[in-house]
Amino acid sequence: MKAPGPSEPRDTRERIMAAAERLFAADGFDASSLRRITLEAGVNLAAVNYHFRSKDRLLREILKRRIVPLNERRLAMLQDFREKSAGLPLTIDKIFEAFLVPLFQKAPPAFGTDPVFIKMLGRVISERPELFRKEVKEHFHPIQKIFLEALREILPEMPEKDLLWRFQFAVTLMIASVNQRDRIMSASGGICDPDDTEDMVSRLINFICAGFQDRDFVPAEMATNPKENVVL
Amino acid sequence: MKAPGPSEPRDTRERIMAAAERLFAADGFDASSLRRITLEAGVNLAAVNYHFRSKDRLLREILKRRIVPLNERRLAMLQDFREKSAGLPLTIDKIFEAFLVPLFQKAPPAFGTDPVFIKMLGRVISERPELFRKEVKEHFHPIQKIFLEALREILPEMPEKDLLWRFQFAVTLMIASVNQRDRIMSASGGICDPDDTEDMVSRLINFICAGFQDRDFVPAEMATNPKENVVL
DNA sequence: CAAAATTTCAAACACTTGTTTGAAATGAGC
DNA sequence: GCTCATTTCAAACAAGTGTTTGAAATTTTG
Repeated sequence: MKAPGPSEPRDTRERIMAAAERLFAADGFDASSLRRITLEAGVNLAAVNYHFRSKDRLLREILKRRIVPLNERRLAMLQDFREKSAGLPLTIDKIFEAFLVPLFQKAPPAFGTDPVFIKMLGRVISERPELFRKEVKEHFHPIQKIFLEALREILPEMPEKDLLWRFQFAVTLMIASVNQRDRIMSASGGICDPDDTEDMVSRLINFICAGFQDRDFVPAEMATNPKENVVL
Repeated sequence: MKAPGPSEPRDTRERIMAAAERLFAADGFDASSLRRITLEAGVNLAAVNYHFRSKDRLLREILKRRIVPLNERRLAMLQDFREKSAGLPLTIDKIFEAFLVPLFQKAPPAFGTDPVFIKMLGRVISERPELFRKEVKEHFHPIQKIFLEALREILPEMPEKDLLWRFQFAVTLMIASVNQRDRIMSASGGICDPDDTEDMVSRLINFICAGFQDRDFVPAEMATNPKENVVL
């Protein structure tokens, strides 16, 4: 007689989630059949529906388990930077570092984030946005709010709209960068190596911070790219 | 007796391509069945295999027809800016304007680019990268080379690796921005309106240009984001 | 150990997918 | 008019999908 709720993980659950995560990341959600997943996990086909009730819920379960520790680590990192800065305001670099770095960190197989997970995230976000709108609202929006507030502290004069747009660009680029590693590799003739994670993240943070600070909180009309030149 | 090669378009081909493009953009490649496509196009199911031989080739056909005029327009715009600048070197803004704006321009239904196409492009790139690696190599790499050379002219001292990485970020962000319009809308609480294309493209260009010029051609160690702080 | 709940497994189910088939309809050329 | 290639169409095909079933194996409990 066991508690039926969150229930015993046993080995099967674990192996299914690991295999599914790997395959979803590599081939996408639709393209990864339950038969391949269970084969790779070394378990019976029916085990997925027994342990997770459906393929959709399997995906949701994977998401939930990764997202929570990811966001915890982001907050911890932000807090850590706050303490180290000794009262001084944070820099934009630090804020985005706390936001980005945990995404790319290697983690123990079962918990925490993982490069495999974030690649999966990128794929599934564009392939099946409706499947975890709920998870995004529940877990990503609160975190986003916290980081936006941190940015707002440093950039009190930037119009809300600019702040939000630039943050959206940052998030979009962050997700897509993971997703498109292969493309980057081949498009650059092999010179850019997306597997050198540290280098890539560092460059990514620089790029984002620069874009974010562009003509800070200054009205648009005197920029290097005046509107009337954008013929559209 | 008709020429069998490129063959008469007739109406059917056109309607299939239009419907497919629309559905691929909205739901992705795998999720758009030939039955839905042909239903929406008002043609028989077998027409796809008759006119295009397979679903994959249908996609390739759509790609080919859009990409060529898109790149022509990019080059024309770049050339236009060159002529208008009267011998002066181009600005980064102008280069990226010529690179980005044609992607977002509304075009006549059959030819040219179209917001629907570029959304489709974004989706399929992440869903089925292998399906048009060939097309990317054939049509995107040459264009990329030209724009990289234009950038190189203005930034002769920037290390090759930096130039390439930043350009890859720009391309990645460009593609993903189209793909993730819905997410941007909801994540910003409705404040950012991705349907205001002109505003979005203008902001995108600003963001990219700023990121691109970040601590220009200067060795990495003295930036605002020193490497030793990126704990990874 | 025996009883009961949990987990595994092979098989089948109902359904959708892209593709093929072969006959009917349509068009053009003479 | 007839002929012949092109195009359409309903039907079927083979293969793959997520899911369900019900009995066997296993583990937990008393």
